[in-house]
Amino acid sequence: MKSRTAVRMSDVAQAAGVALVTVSRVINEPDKVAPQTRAQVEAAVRKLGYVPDRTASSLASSRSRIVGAVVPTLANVWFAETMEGLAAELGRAGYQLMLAQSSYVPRAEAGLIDAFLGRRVDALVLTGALRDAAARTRLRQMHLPVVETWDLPARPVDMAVGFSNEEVGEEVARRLVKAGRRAIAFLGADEQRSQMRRAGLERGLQAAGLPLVAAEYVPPPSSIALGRELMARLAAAHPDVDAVFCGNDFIAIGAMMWARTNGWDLPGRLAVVGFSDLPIAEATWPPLTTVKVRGGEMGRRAGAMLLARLRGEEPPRKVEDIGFEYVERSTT
Amino acid sequence: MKSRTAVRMSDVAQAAGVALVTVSRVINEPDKVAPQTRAQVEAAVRKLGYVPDRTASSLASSRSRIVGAVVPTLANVWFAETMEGLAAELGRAGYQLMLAQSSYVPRAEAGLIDAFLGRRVDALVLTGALRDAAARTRLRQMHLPVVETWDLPARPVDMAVGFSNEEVGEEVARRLVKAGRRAIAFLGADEQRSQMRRAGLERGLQAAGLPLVAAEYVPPPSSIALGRELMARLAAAHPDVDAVFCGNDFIAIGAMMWARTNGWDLPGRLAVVGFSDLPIAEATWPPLTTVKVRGGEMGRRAGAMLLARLRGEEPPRKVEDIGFEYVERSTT
DNA sequence: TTGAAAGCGCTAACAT
DNA sequence: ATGTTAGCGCTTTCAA
Repeated sequence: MKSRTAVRMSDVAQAAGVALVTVSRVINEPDKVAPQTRAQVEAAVRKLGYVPDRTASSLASSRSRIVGAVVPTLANVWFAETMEGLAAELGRAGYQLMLAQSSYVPRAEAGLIDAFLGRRVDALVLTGALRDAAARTRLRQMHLPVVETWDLPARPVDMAVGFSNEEVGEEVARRLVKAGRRAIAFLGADEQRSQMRRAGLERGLQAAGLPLVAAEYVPPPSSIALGRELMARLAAAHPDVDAVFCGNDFIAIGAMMWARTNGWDLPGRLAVVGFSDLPIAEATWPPLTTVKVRGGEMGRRAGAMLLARLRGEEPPRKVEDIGFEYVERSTT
Repeated sequence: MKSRTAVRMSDVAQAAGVALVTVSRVINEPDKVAPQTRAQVEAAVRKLGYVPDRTASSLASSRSRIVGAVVPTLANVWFAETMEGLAAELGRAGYQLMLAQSSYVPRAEAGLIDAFLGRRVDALVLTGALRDAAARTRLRQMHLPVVETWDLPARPVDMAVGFSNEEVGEEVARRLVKAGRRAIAFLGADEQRSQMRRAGLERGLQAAGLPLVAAEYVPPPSSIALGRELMARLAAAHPDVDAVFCGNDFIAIGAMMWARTNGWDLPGRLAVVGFSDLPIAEATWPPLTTVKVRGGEMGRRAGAMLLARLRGEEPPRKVEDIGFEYVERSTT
């Protein structure tokens, strides 16, 4: 089906009356060609509507100008924003983004990475720390630029930009305890980074001599409806709970809805803290206290780190802590 | 930097004691190889950790197994969901998704499409009807499978899956008029499909003998904050307005916030209708009446249509109307 | 500054 | 069922 009539570099060369290599140079290293020759070639390119076949150039140069990224899912704004920032950054340098979703299945990741390697991607962006040991060593051996995001692995495959999910939990614990809460629970998705936040919360509470009253989970992806369910379960098992830290804002909003429906006053009877600061967190009633993470910025930084590497430079830092911000609104 | 030590097909062939083509067959058409030979080859593949170079196979076969998609931005859930569905569908058939963002700049689209063509993508997914005439004819001449989404172009480039943005507007007009509203306005982003919804609203009002009281715009991307601003502008210019149709749910939520702040009772004094049904639309207070569009399903259908085409089949329909649903909640 | 020749790693006919 | 021979459209030496 592919038109055999595609214009090739040799066609352009012929039309411009130069050798094929010269056309290649005009495209890749224009300065190395005499202005006049270049003009001829450029004219021919325009006239014929030539679009270089990057599939061929990838093979010949073994540089694809493609960056592969693995996310659990695109349907979650926070990862989508990271990809938005990443794609924007990469696009400015002529790199393309190739995307794959692990659907929160940890073992799927290695396979997706393999597919990317088969595409000869120039670099890789991962969500969270890469678990698969074989894949880790493989990537390291290849010296492929890799950025892990949304986490701060102790020993990154290569580079990382993220924040400490544990610290998020600890900070929330400190805030809630300081606000006088004593029966604190966790509601979240049963997924790696969410668990890290729970662990942090637990540790923070321990430091204050408090137990984690309960932790309820749903399999990802989470939703408002699941948040409501989790809260219902929690309230049934622990009617004395006075604060919940939710793995993300959807769950938090679900918990808030349950509270409203069941006459639990917010924040009087129950404090709710979310995570990720969705745009609507400030529009809920009452406005939701949550932890803000700059997802888009994470993507942009990841892109910048990769581009530096691809230019042959060493990025200033191999691990960037982008931090997080506890945004106190009215549910605490 | 790329390791010259990459395992090639010839290495596998040698290790398995067969010809190179045989390895290729084991990978691409396993049934055409004797079970025993196949086993040998597969063993060698595993032993050497061979990953086929798809960049080379793309060049040789002129099929890349890549689908390119252009979205205005990934940061908007609705497009992200479409991409999620698309990637999921394509992934199951071994196709990869390559993504590019037009950032709502209409003229950027043609360039992004060119970049994809240079990558020799096997198919293309676009958001909205493709405006650029040159690009349209070019794609048609190439017989490249193309799906336009989020709209129902009268003359699609190739295939389409979406809904009529005008009809959405008309339906909202009918509902609001029926509910007794008489001073109806539109708030939206200054972007193609949003304008189509406004046009539909206007036409629907005309049919009822009513004028569109006002239409206020902001440049995309829109946000809750911008929605609030728009509503402020509208209220200042037309204090008598009794209903607003918003180009999307963020704007609608912004309008609601303005109303709450300024003591406009919802839906008594003002009716608000959103568009796209964000997950939080049902969690606002009062729950937001909006128009629901199944973004993920659109992506899945687009993927299915493309895959059919790529298999050489003709999809049952070239244009699929996925419809929309007016979800009446409590702001009307 | 420009060009000629030799691949990049695979698939597509065509044998055998 | 398996193998042989030519490329796919570029980039990369190296030479002029």
